[in-house]
Amino acid sequence: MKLKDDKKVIQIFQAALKLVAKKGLSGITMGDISREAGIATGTVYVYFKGKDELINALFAACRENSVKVSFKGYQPQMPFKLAFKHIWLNILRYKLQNFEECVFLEQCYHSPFITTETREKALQLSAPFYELMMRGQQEQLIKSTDVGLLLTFIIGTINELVKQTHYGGITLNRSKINTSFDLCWDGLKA
Amino acid sequence: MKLKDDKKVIQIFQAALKLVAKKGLSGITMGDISREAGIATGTVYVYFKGKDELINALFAACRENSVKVSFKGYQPQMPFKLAFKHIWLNILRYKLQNFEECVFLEQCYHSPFITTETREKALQLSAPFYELMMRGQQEQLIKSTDVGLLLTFIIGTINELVKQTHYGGITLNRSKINTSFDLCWDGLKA
Amino acid sequence: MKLKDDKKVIQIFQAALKLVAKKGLSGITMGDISREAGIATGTVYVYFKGKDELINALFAACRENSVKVSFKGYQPQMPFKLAFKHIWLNILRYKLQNFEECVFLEQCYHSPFITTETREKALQLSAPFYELMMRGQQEQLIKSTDVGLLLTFIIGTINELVKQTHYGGITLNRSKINTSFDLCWDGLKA
Amino acid sequence: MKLKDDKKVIQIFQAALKLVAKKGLSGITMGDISREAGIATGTVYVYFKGKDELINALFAACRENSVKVSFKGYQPQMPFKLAFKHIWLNILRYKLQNFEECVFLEQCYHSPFITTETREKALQLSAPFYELMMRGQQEQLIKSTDVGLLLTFIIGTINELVKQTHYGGITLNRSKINTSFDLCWDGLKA
DNA sequence: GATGAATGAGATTTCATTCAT
DNA sequence: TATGAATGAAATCTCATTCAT
Repeated sequence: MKLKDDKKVIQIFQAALKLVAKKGLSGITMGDISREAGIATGTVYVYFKGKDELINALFAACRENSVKVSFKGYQPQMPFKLAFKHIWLNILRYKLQNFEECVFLEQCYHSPFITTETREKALQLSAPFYELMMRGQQEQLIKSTDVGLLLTFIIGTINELVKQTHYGGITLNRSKINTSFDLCWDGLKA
Repeated sequence: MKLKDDKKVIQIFQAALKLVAKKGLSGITMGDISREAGIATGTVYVYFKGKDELINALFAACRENSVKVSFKGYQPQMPFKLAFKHIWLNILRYKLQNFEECVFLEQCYHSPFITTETREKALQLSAPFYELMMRGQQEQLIKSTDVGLLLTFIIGTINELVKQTHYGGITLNRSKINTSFDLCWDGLKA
Repeated sequence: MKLKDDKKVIQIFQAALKLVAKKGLSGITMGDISREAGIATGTVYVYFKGKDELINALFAACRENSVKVSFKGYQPQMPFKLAFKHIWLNILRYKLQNFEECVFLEQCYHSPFITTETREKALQLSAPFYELMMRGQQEQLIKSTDVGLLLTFIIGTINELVKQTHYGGITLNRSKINTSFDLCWDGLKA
Repeated sequence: MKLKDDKKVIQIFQAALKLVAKKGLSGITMGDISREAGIATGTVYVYFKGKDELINALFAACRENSVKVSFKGYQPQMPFKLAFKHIWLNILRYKLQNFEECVFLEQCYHSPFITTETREKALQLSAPFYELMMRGQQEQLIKSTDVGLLLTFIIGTINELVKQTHYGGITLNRSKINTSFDLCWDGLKA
């Protein structure tokens, strides 16, 4: 990926995200992406060696962004439940506001585009979440079971909530958000 | 006279599921499917008008199957928590054992293949789950909040658990299954 | 071509003619023909070795029929102009009433289906027309020029008339038919 | 930057015409056309959305060309018979020299390719011919009957003449051309 | 003989990528 | 670098023909 024009990379990424959310990973072509991005097909190849590289780069960027956003404003000295809710809301907000990224990440999971290398790098980014949960366990506020299980539980909850919200199954408001958090917290708490 | 062979449809479905799980919805071709199913490419078109129709039909079949299996062995006279756990385990077992179907359903959601008609039919199949939750609320065993929210919570939990299990993040055993159920139930209970 | 069921051959021929008139020679398939004929695809192959043979057989049948019909009621002792008009009307009537056959014959002319053998046999059937024109020349009623040229002139006239009639460019009636004949006769007469 | 090349369209058209004349409309494939045109199959799709569009565009182009050529050198102040013969010869020459176009136009008439829209546009191009005949009628040189009928007579004559010439039934020379014109004119004249 | 499902070669079309400008 | 026409391999789909019943 050359660095001639960062704006173009962003245009390409946004075009790809928009199209994947609309038509799925299986439904997009390089032509679609370039058209949506407002540039020529050939130009995409100036920035990415090919479709695979583009998808992998976008996957990595989304993954990174999602983690960064999740911990925004997190202060380790905050009481645990407050900190947890802060992050929980960060994640929820991120997923709602960047739904396209979430869809993309999910679609990528089973695609032949993502290399194992990309996949592993993504996994490593989960470390801060593990640490957070372990802190909660040390403070005996949440169940002392397998941390992976707990994280799975939390993420699954949020994911489905976001999905249902976007597909109109649920209309979120402040009250429902709090209820959802309570469902999650009541499940977790020791 | 040769008659249309129901077994062929099943062969085609299974081939498609296997390939989607392995290579993603974007990675399968009609050629792949027919080869995997052990029939000629043209034969697939005897049973389905085209790729779209095939995918939609498979989607509907999977969706139907998942609901049918979930309620297997459910007796309305069972005490609620028992009944709920029975179904919860049914769903978990189904998703673990038919992971390919789950991946397929998920991949389809954002694909250009699934028509709104198919999507709506799928939605209607959720009715029994809504009824179950409402029973739990009437018996004042679970939180009296939006049922859609509760279902979302439950399904999200299971989905992520299955996903993590399959990708090696988690190695499930009886104890972890029970823990996961407890996380879910503790969240739900009134 | 086996002789098990003459009715089937006729059904197949009529189906083919109807479809060629509607969709052109390039637009018909063996499947279309059998469906239109109300029989199974495989059955067509009981009567014809393949598509080529079917088309060639139909071509020959149409060609033969057209000649036979043209001379119906022709009495050599009739005065020439009367005889000529009789045949001219026969041809016109035939082409109007069997428009599908005409379209078919015309479409076949440039198709790769018709073998040179079939083509030559068709040519031989023109002999009676040549003889008729030569009689007119002997009686010094029509121009004594190349007979092929005269026939070409006559047939071309009728063909285009039929075509225009069928495509709505012209609405034929007795008066217009007579006018058309006059155009032709005035051109021919010595 | 490479720009769309008008020459390519012409190459494609010529390739298609050549092949239709040789193998009929039913015998040509996009592959054949691109090969004959000396370009890649995919390139044809840069210029035409599909086979249908290609055929329709070629049909329109031929139709337009035929009319334009017919009136080449026509001066309204020429005496009618001279003008008429001039145009008659133009048409004959055009059809002889562009036999491929004629075959193509004829084959298209009953094909499923030509849309009604294309067909109607073609019809409108006949207007100048109608005007010419009406002039002849006003000058009382030709029969005052339905103009459509007269045109049909003229075109039919030429068409069949060209066809027979190409299929070896007739070997044209200056004398035969004049004879043919006389056949036509004697038929028309008042 | 009649049927229509099955076949696979071949047709149409798409699309990632290259290349000339 | 930017462009978009050109490419051709591969995908989707069609269809003449065969074959099992």
